[in-house]
Amino acid sequence: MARPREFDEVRVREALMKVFWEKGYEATSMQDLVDATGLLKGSLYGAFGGKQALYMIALAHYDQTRIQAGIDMLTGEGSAREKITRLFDTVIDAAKAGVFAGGCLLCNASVEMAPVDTAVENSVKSIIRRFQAAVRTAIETAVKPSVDAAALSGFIICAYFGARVLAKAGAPLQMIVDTREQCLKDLN
Amino acid sequence: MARPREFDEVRVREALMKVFWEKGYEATSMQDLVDATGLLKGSLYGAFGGKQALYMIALAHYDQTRIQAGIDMLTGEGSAREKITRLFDTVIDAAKAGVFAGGCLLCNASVEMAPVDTAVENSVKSIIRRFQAAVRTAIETAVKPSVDAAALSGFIICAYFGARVLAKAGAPLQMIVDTREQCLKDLN
DNA sequence: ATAATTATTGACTAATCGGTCAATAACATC
DNA sequence: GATGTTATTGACCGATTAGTCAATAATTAT
Repeated sequence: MARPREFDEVRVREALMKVFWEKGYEATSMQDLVDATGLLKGSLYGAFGGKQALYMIALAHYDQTRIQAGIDMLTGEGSAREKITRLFDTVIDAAKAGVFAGGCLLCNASVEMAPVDTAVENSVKSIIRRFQAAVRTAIETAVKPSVDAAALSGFIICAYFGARVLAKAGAPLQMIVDTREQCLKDLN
Repeated sequence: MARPREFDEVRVREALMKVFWEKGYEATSMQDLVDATGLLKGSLYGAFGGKQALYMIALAHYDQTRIQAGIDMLTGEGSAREKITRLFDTVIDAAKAGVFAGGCLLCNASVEMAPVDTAVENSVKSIIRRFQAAVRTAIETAVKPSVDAAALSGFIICAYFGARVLAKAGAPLQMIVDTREQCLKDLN
């Protein structure tokens, strides 16, 4: 009993995400989001809310697609070594391709928004928790019972975040390769 | 044979640095810098240049003070284990104090500015190189000859950056403690 | 068909953005 | 003390910012 929306909501969420992913929150203007989504400003406000709300939607979409894909990989088939290798190779491959400068939106949000926006902070912390749990699941059957899988998973997440930052800074990829290899050693 | 500057240049650099450190580049306005330095806009432009130039000055000042202090610690007295412990405890202590939300300006610059500003990228890469070299110097006498100190230092830098991001996100400090302990184990 | 409801549209706002500039002030040199 | 040079000042600029809103359009329920 009302006028239906004319846009594909998933497509809009994807477009919002890509802009915030690549440019960050502050460097993104509403006009950027208008251009990327094809919706007019009034529609964006009417359907989703203001800039902060759009950012939250973008972050949630990143979680549901990219992060979840990583978690699925970690909890799916394969050995722990294969999974950790893939985790870091994702970073290396993205850096090698080099076209998209976004890095990891979760990492970007951690640095830019989490310290100044409690909603983002809570979301980021929750995603990190799930991410770490997936790493733990991936490794805990592979490591000796004497090693603390929870601690090791926290360490691997930390190394992963560091790799994302180094890659974004344009640091030598060898550093990320070295990090990957060290993490693999630490699985023994 | 001209009017002398009325401000203490070091104090101004310190003030500029603190604003960019805490807020990032985009979220900082020229007015913020005017308020923090006590100089008027025209003076800032006249003495240093525009916003981007001010950011470069802030980054250089961070390098000359905070980063250099870390490098001095790493290349000074003490065992490798003590130095690596201190490196991560700096992050943990800053997070525990919790008043200043800046994290690490080098890390922030890597995420926000390096991908979109080649001057920042070059500066960041250069600082990372020096930082890694200091870590290498700190560890290479401590590790067995069979381990690659260069690779291990790259890995430790990576873990350090990750720790900075996790701390800024408000993630459990236990993750950083776990990372510290794992790095110490890897020294053996 | 009419009414009710919601989506789309684009003009509009006040505030802020980074940056400029002419006037004035303070110094060193002569 | 006059001159040359640079620093300081604050008003000013056009552009852009996030956000609003009344008018119009498109749909469903009656």
